[in-house]
Amino acid sequence: MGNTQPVGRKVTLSDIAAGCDVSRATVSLVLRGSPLVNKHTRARVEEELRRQGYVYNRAAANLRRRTSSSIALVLNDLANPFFAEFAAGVDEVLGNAGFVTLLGSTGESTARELAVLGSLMEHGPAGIILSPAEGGDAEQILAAVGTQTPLLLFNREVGGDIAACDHWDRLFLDNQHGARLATEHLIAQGHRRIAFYGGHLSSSSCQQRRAGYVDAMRKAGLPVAASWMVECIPNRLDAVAQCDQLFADGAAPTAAVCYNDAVALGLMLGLHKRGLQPGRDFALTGFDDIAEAAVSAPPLTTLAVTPRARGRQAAELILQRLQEPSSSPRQTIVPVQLLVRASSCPPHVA
Amino acid sequence: MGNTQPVGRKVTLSDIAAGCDVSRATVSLVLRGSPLVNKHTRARVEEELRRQGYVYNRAAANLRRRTSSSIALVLNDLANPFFAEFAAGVDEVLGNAGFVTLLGSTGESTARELAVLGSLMEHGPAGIILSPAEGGDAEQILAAVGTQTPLLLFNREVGGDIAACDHWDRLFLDNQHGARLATEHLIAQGHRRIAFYGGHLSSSSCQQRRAGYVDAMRKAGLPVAASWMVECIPNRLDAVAQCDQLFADGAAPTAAVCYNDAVALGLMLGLHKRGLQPGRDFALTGFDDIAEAAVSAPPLTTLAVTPRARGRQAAELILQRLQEPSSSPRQTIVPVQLLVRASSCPPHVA
DNA sequence: AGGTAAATTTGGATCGTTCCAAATGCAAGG
DNA sequence: CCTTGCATTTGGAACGATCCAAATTTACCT
Repeated sequence: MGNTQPVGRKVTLSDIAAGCDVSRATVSLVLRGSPLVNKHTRARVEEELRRQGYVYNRAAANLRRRTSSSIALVLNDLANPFFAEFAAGVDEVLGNAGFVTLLGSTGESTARELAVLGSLMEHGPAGIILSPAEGGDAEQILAAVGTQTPLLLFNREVGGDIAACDHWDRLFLDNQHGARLATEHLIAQGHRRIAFYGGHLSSSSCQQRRAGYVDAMRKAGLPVAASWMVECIPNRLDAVAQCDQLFADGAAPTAAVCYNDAVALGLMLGLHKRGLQPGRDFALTGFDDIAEAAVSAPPLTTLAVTPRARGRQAAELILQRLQEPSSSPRQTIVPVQLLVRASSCPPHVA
Repeated sequence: MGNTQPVGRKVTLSDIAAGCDVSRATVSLVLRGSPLVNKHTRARVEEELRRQGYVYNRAAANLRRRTSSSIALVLNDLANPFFAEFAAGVDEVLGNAGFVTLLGSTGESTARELAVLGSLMEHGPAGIILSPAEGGDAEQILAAVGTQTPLLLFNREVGGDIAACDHWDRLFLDNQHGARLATEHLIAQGHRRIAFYGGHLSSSSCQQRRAGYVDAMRKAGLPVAASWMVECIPNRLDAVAQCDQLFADGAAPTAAVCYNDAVALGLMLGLHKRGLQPGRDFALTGFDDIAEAAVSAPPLTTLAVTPRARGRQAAELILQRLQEPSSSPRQTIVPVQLLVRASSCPPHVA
């Protein structure tokens, strides 16, 4: 059931109480800044606290009070700068509110996600912020976290019986609208054969982005060839590898809306390998606006999602939920902003 | 003293005990997989645990056993991909060992660092992994964490009376050797006027990298002009801003060893603004090998530090320390590897 | 059947804090 | 001097687990 470590002798309330000849209860009152204790006693106690180097044992207090001062943050991919920024935002707000962040990263494995959730639950977090791994199952997650602990779903919907989890709060990006913006931009640049490149069809964010793309294409009266919808693992490596699929048959696209920035950057490399210069011979857009997007060659047109602000927002949402545990669940969809850079050139006339 | 949240009624040991008519002690034995309990009893208890949806309260157990199952991870900049990868590596190993990661990010503020450490200490972590904020003071940190909790210092030395903290373990990159490798490489390419660009002189890693640079220059019999040592905040923005300093007087350098990749990428932009093409008119190297380095224009010659592996290593070191609390403190210096890419061209002949 | 050893089970104290009802001290008023 | 009222202080029982010594049951021998 997991490892633990003995911990050296610690100074406790009783030590302080004994040290300045008052009861434990009084020391406890001092610690919590109660107005009931006499000014003079308080000074004496505080002096003794300093003298003995007392450190508060919040676990014991939480046990007695049946409270919690931690929030679990479970991410499918911490190494992704998008989630790293998100985590920084979460921790910033939680820290200010006096909560501590219990971190869990799942490396996009649903098995590990369940294990991590189980392990974190044993520490009794007051709430959970979860960016689920791809292909996760709502009921299994629900079984792992129970119905007592509020959960905020971030970034992705989970698979399975979602109805069972309709009391979860949700914070999503406006994927569909973002992809539509990108597609409309490419159309306005003059492209007619536009692909949607990358991502897993099984992920909700990919479906939404595809939907936005299809929307825009249809609204412009443009066709969508089957070979223009290319799946790949949403990282740079596989994005390079799948590049050739775009050019497999005759009506090759002249532009692509990519699932995200990592995929777009990978596609750039793939294009180079085919002798095409992205931003001149082929136009493309990303999603996320990771730091790299501004400095790639060419700089990448993409959708800004301000992950740090999202992290702050997620933390605030979960804190609000703790305030009003029984108000109806809230779904928040945050708008994204199109950043036009050099990668989304007009079509190249050969 | 921080916020807390009430937590719903939970199923406890006693509920299970009552539910299948055994004592709390027996249930506890079952939970810990003790061989003492009868096969049949165990089955009955396990069934009841499932039935009632019991979740283990590790805080209570830790209190009684005087143990801890968490490790604090305090980082000066989570949003930096280097540290994000590091954190992912740490969490991976800690999770496998049954520990949970308490996250704290300080945003490079020493005041916040002390506050975060104080808050985390109240949760009684078994150990601490700390990448200190710049300009921190050893004695203050020591006061915040006490002498009972083992601490692993990562990446940077702290200022102040280091002697007071010589029982801390340390894990550093071989900054000096890395910078020497980069400098020697530029010299081998034919450069003679080479600058060291970026970083804060107050940070130990910057000092070490400068030392490696100076070493290599001296060994090659090359001069180091004062104007070739340019300080800047180690991010892209300030790196762009300070670029002109390199060309302030006559003997402008033809190459630069940069403090890290962010600075190098910023310098590239700055060079562009001056009409210089990095990788052709000016050579430069970075440090870290962030993802971006491989795909910048030109791709950046840099030093690979494999942050995820460092994270795993840090976690392993702290776990080892928990095994043998009193063995003598260990300082680990990990080698770095030079990755030659296009940015470190030979000198341009105009 | 009786006795002993082994296998199981169990109450009660405990970890470090908070809660609560009750006790104490103190000054003013009659 | 004795109430009364207010400001302080305080024991002891929780919280949910674990430890330990002792109690109970079961198994095995003669």
